[in-house]
Amino acid sequence: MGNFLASFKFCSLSVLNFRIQDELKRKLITEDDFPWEIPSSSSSVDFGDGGERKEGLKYVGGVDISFLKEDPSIACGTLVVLELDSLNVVYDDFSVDMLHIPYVPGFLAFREVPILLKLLEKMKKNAHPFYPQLLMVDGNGILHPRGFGLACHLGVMADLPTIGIGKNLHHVEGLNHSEVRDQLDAGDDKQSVYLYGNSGHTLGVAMRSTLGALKPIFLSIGHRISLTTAMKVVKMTCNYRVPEPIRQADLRSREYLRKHPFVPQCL
DNA sequence: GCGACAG
DNA sequence: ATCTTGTCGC
Repeated sequence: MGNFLASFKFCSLSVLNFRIQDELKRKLITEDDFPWEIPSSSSSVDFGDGGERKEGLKYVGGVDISFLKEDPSIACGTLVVLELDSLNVVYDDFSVDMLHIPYVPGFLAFREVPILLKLLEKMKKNAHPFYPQLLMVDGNGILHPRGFGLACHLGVMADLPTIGIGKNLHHVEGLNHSEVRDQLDAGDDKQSVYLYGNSGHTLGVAMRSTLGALKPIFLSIGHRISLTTAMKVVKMTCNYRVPEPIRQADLRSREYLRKHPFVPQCL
Protein backbone atom coordinates (compact mmCIF):
# COMPACT_ATOMS: atom_id res chain seq x y z
CA MET A 1 0.00 0.00 0.00
CA GLY A 2 2.80 2.33 0.89
CA ASN A 3 4.46 1.56 -2.38
CA PHE A 4 1.24 2.15 -4.24
CA LEU A 5 0.70 5.52 -2.59
CA ALA A 6 4.29 6.46 -3.20
CA SER A 7 4.12 5.63 -6.89
CA PHE A 8 0.73 7.30 -7.24
CA LYS A 9 2.09 10.42 -5.63
CA PHE A 10 5.07 10.31 -7.94
CA CYS A 11 2.96 9.85 -11.06
CA SER A 12 0.45 12.52 -10.20
CA LEU A 13 3.27 14.89 -9.39
CA SER A 14 4.86 14.42 -12.80
CA VAL A 15 1.64 14.73 -14.78
CA LEU A 16 0.35 17.70 -12.84
CA ASN A 17 3.68 19.46 -12.98
CA PHE A 18 3.73 19.27 -16.77
CA ARG A 19 0.25 20.77 -16.88
CA ILE A 20 1.09 23.49 -14.39
CA GLN A 21 4.13 24.49 -16.42
CA ASP A 22 2.13 24.54 -19.65
CA GLU A 23 -0.68 26.52 -18.03
CA LEU A 24 1.60 29.12 -16.46
CA LYS A 25 3.57 29.36 -19.68
CA ARG A 26 0.55 30.93 -21.37
CA LYS A 27 1.09 33.99 -19.19
CA LEU A 28 4.75 34.29 -20.12
CA ILE A 29 5.88 37.59 -21.64
CA THR A 30 9.20 37.52 -23.52
CA GLU A 31 9.65 41.19 -24.30
CA ASP A 32 10.30 44.28 -22.24
CA ASP A 33 7.19 44.93 -20.20
CA PHE A 34 8.03 47.49 -17.55
CA PRO A 35 7.97 51.28 -17.33
CA TRP A 36 11.57 51.72 -16.16
CA GLU A 37 14.35 53.02 -18.27
CA ILE A 38 17.58 51.05 -18.32
CA PRO A 39 20.39 53.46 -17.49
CA SER A 40 22.96 53.69 -20.26
CA SER A 41 26.11 51.77 -19.43
CA SER A 42 27.95 55.02 -18.78
CA SER A 43 26.69 57.64 -16.37
CA SER A 44 23.18 58.95 -16.72
CA VAL A 45 22.91 62.17 -18.63
CA ASP A 46 21.25 65.13 -16.97
CA PHE A 47 19.78 67.41 -19.59
CA GLY A 48 18.96 69.99 -16.96
CA ASP A 49 15.72 70.88 -18.67
CA GLY A 50 13.58 69.79 -15.76
CA GLY A 51 11.45 67.76 -18.15
CA GLU A 52 9.64 64.65 -17.02
CA ARG A 53 11.37 61.46 -17.96
CA LYS A 54 10.78 57.83 -17.23
CA GLU A 55 11.74 56.47 -13.91
CA GLY A 56 15.03 54.60 -14.11
CA LEU A 57 15.77 51.03 -13.11
CA LYS A 58 17.28 51.28 -9.67
CA TYR A 59 16.46 48.27 -7.49
CA VAL A 60 17.56 44.90 -8.80
CA GLY A 61 16.81 41.80 -6.76
CA GLY A 62 18.54 38.45 -6.57
CA VAL A 63 17.40 35.14 -5.12
CA ASP A 64 19.20 31.97 -4.20
CA ILE A 65 18.77 28.96 -1.97
CA SER A 66 21.48 27.12 -0.06
CA PHE A 67 21.27 23.85 1.79
CA LEU A 68 22.47 22.33 5.00
CA LYS A 69 25.19 19.79 4.41
CA GLU A 70 24.05 17.75 7.41
CA ASP A 71 20.46 17.68 6.15
CA PRO A 72 19.92 18.57 2.50
CA SER A 73 16.20 19.00 3.11
CA ILE A 74 16.87 22.10 5.22
CA ALA A 75 17.09 25.10 2.91
CA CYS A 76 17.81 28.78 3.36
CA GLY A 77 16.03 30.95 0.82
CA THR A 78 17.53 34.38 0.38
CA LEU A 79 16.32 37.59 -1.24
CA VAL A 80 18.65 40.54 -1.71
CA VAL A 81 18.09 43.89 -3.39
CA LEU A 82 20.92 45.93 -4.84
CA GLU A 83 21.02 49.50 -5.96
CA LEU A 84 22.00 49.33 -9.61
CA ASP A 85 24.30 52.35 -9.64
CA SER A 86 26.48 51.34 -6.73
CA LEU A 87 25.76 47.60 -6.59
CA ASN A 88 25.36 48.06 -2.85
CA VAL A 89 23.04 45.69 -1.05
CA VAL A 90 20.15 47.72 0.36
CA TYR A 91 18.00 44.83 1.56
CA ASP A 92 18.30 41.19 2.49
CA ASP A 93 15.97 38.65 4.02
CA PHE A 94 16.15 34.97 4.79
CA SER A 95 13.85 32.05 5.38
CA VAL A 96 14.92 28.65 6.64
CA ASP A 97 12.49 25.91 5.69
CA MET A 98 12.26 22.17 5.41
CA LEU A 99 11.72 21.15 1.81
CA HIS A 100 9.74 18.04 1.04
CA ILE A 101 9.90 18.20 -2.75
CA PRO A 102 13.00 16.60 -4.30
CA TYR A 103 15.15 18.18 -6.96
CA VAL A 104 14.25 16.79 -10.35
CA PRO A 105 15.94 18.28 -13.43
CA GLY A 106 13.32 20.27 -15.31
CA PHE A 107 11.18 20.74 -12.22
CA LEU A 108 13.42 22.87 -10.05
CA ALA A 109 10.71 25.51 -9.69
CA PHE A 110 8.39 23.28 -7.72
CA ARG A 111 11.08 22.91 -5.10
CA GLU A 112 12.24 26.51 -4.89
CA VAL A 113 9.39 28.82 -5.92
CA PRO A 114 7.30 28.59 -2.72
CA ILE A 115 10.08 29.75 -0.43
CA LEU A 116 11.21 32.52 -2.81
CA LEU A 117 7.69 33.73 -3.43
CA LYS A 118 7.14 33.97 0.29
CA LEU A 119 10.14 36.27 0.68
CA LEU A 120 8.91 38.50 -2.15
CA GLU A 121 5.35 38.69 -0.87
CA LYS A 122 6.51 39.59 2.59
CA MET A 123 8.40 42.55 1.14
CA LYS A 124 5.52 43.57 -1.10
CA LYS A 125 2.96 43.33 1.68
CA ASN A 126 5.00 45.75 3.74
CA ALA A 127 5.16 48.09 0.73
CA HIS A 128 8.90 48.17 1.17
CA PRO A 129 10.43 51.06 -0.79
CA PHE A 130 13.21 48.81 -2.09
CA TYR A 131 10.91 46.18 -3.56
CA PRO A 132 12.80 44.99 -6.66
CA GLN A 133 11.86 46.29 -10.09
CA LEU A 134 13.67 43.37 -11.66
CA LEU A 135 14.78 40.02 -10.31
CA MET A 136 17.70 37.77 -11.17
CA VAL A 137 17.16 34.10 -10.45
CA ASP A 138 19.75 31.37 -10.00
CA GLY A 139 18.36 28.98 -12.55
CA ASN A 140 17.20 29.06 -16.13
CA GLY A 141 14.31 30.87 -17.75
CA ILE A 142 13.14 29.68 -21.17
CA LEU A 143 16.36 27.69 -21.52
CA HIS A 144 14.45 24.69 -20.30
CA PRO A 145 13.05 21.39 -21.68
CA ARG A 146 9.58 22.91 -21.89
CA GLY A 147 10.65 26.54 -22.16
CA PHE A 148 9.56 27.33 -18.63
CA GLY A 149 12.32 27.14 -16.05
CA LEU A 150 12.54 28.49 -12.51
CA ALA A 151 13.05 32.11 -13.59
CA CYS A 152 9.90 32.03 -15.74
CA HIS A 153 7.90 30.27 -13.07
CA LEU A 154 8.87 32.71 -10.34
CA GLY A 155 8.45 35.68 -12.69
CA VAL A 156 4.89 34.74 -13.63
CA MET A 157 3.95 33.89 -10.05
CA ALA A 158 5.34 37.14 -8.66
CA ASP A 159 4.41 39.14 -11.76
CA LEU A 160 7.95 40.51 -11.88
CA PRO A 161 10.46 40.94 -14.70
CA THR A 162 13.01 38.15 -14.20
CA ILE A 163 16.28 37.02 -15.76
CA GLY A 164 17.44 33.42 -15.51
CA ILE A 165 21.11 32.90 -14.66
CA GLY A 166 22.52 29.41 -15.02
CA LYS A 167 26.06 28.59 -13.92
CA ASN A 168 25.93 25.33 -15.84
CA LEU A 169 24.32 24.51 -19.16
CA HIS A 170 21.14 22.56 -18.99
CA HIS A 171 21.33 20.12 -21.90
CA VAL A 172 18.16 20.87 -23.81
CA GLU A 173 17.29 20.78 -27.50
CA GLY A 174 20.65 19.40 -28.54
CA LEU A 175 22.66 22.06 -26.75
CA ASN A 176 25.86 20.73 -25.26
CA HIS A 177 28.72 22.12 -23.29
CA SER A 178 31.57 21.38 -25.70
CA GLU A 179 29.83 22.95 -28.67
CA VAL A 180 29.31 26.16 -26.76
CA ARG A 181 32.91 26.15 -25.66
CA ASP A 182 34.12 25.69 -29.22
CA GLN A 183 32.00 28.58 -30.44
CA LEU A 184 33.27 30.88 -27.72
CA ASP A 185 36.85 29.97 -28.58
CA ALA A 186 36.20 30.40 -32.32
CA GLY A 187 36.19 34.21 -32.28
CA ASP A 188 39.22 36.24 -31.30
CA ASP A 189 37.79 37.46 -28.04
CA LYS A 190 34.18 36.46 -28.35
CA GLN A 191 32.30 37.25 -25.19
CA SER A 192 28.99 35.63 -25.89
CA VAL A 193 27.23 33.20 -28.20
CA TYR A 194 23.52 32.82 -28.69
CA LEU A 195 22.05 29.47 -27.81
CA TYR A 196 19.86 28.08 -30.58
CA GLY A 197 17.87 24.95 -29.96
CA ASN A 198 17.00 22.33 -32.54
CA SER A 199 13.87 24.32 -33.33
CA GLY A 200 16.05 27.26 -34.33
CA HIS A 201 14.63 29.49 -31.63
CA THR A 202 16.94 31.56 -29.46
CA LEU A 203 16.85 30.03 -26.00
CA GLY A 204 19.45 32.22 -24.33
CA VAL A 205 23.07 33.24 -24.47
CA ALA A 206 26.32 31.90 -23.09
CA MET A 207 28.25 34.89 -21.85
CA ARG A 208 31.73 35.45 -20.51
CA SER A 209 30.60 38.07 -18.06
CA THR A 210 34.03 39.32 -17.03
CA LEU A 211 37.33 39.54 -18.87
CA GLY A 212 38.96 36.88 -16.78
CA ALA A 213 36.08 34.44 -16.86
CA LEU A 214 36.85 31.42 -19.02
CA LYS A 215 33.63 29.67 -18.11
CA PRO A 216 30.49 31.46 -19.29
CA ILE A 217 27.22 32.02 -17.51
CA PHE A 218 24.02 31.05 -19.26
CA LEU A 219 21.30 33.65 -19.25
CA SER A 220 17.82 33.40 -20.57
CA ILE A 221 14.58 35.32 -20.50
CA GLY A 222 12.60 34.77 -17.35
CA HIS A 223 9.54 36.98 -17.71
CA ARG A 224 8.61 40.45 -18.97
CA ILE A 225 12.05 41.20 -20.43
CA SER A 226 13.81 40.72 -23.76
CA LEU A 227 17.09 38.86 -24.08
CA THR A 228 18.80 42.01 -25.37
CA THR A 229 17.74 44.02 -22.35
CA ALA A 230 18.57 41.15 -20.03
CA MET A 231 22.12 41.06 -21.39
CA LYS A 232 22.52 44.79 -20.81
CA VAL A 233 21.38 44.59 -17.21
CA VAL A 234 23.48 41.52 -16.47
CA LYS A 235 26.60 43.17 -17.86
CA MET A 236 25.95 46.16 -15.61
CA THR A 237 25.99 43.96 -12.52
CA CYS A 238 29.00 41.75 -13.17
CA ASN A 239 31.93 42.59 -10.93
CA TYR A 240 32.70 38.88 -11.06
CA ARG A 241 31.56 36.00 -13.22
CA VAL A 242 28.26 35.66 -11.40
CA PRO A 243 26.14 38.84 -11.44
CA GLU A 244 26.23 40.63 -8.12
CA PRO A 245 22.57 40.14 -7.12
CA ILE A 246 22.92 36.37 -7.47
CA ARG A 247 26.38 36.34 -5.96
CA GLN A 248 25.31 38.32 -2.91
CA ALA A 249 22.25 36.15 -2.40
CA ASP A 250 24.48 33.08 -2.60
CA LEU A 251 27.15 34.41 -0.22
CA ARG A 252 24.67 35.70 2.34
CA SER A 253 22.56 32.57 2.14
CA ARG A 254 25.47 30.36 3.12
CA GLU A 255 26.55 32.76 5.81
CA TYR A 256 23.07 32.82 7.30
CA LEU A 257 22.95 29.04 7.43
CA ARG A 258 26.34 28.97 9.14
CA LYS A 259 25.30 31.45 11.80
CA HIS A 260 21.71 30.36 12.40
CA PRO A 261 21.87 26.57 12.59
CA PHE A 262 18.90 24.26 12.89
CA VAL A 263 16.01 26.68 13.26
CA PRO A 264 13.33 25.73 10.75
CA GLN A 265 10.44 28.22 10.68
CA CYS A 266 7.96 25.91 8.97
CA LEU A 267 7.20 22.32 9.72
C1' DG B 1 21.37 0.50 -24.91
C1' DC B 2 24.03 4.11 -22.34
C1' DG B 3 24.87 8.51 -20.78
C1' DA B 4 23.50 13.46 -19.80
C1' DC B 5 20.41 16.22 -17.15
C1' DA B 6 19.51 24.04 -13.95
C1' DG B 7 19.84 23.79 -8.21
C1' DA C 1 23.20 21.95 -4.10
C1' DT C 2 27.48 20.08 -1.02
C1' DC C 3 32.33 17.86 0.21
C1' DT C 4 37.44 20.70 0.08
C1' DT C 5 43.76 23.23 0.12
C1' DG C 6 46.45 25.35 -1.83
C1' DT C 7 47.73 28.15 -5.38
C1' DC C 8 48.40 31.37 -9.23
C1' DG C 9 47.67 36.16 -10.52
C1' DC C 10 46.19 41.22 -10.51
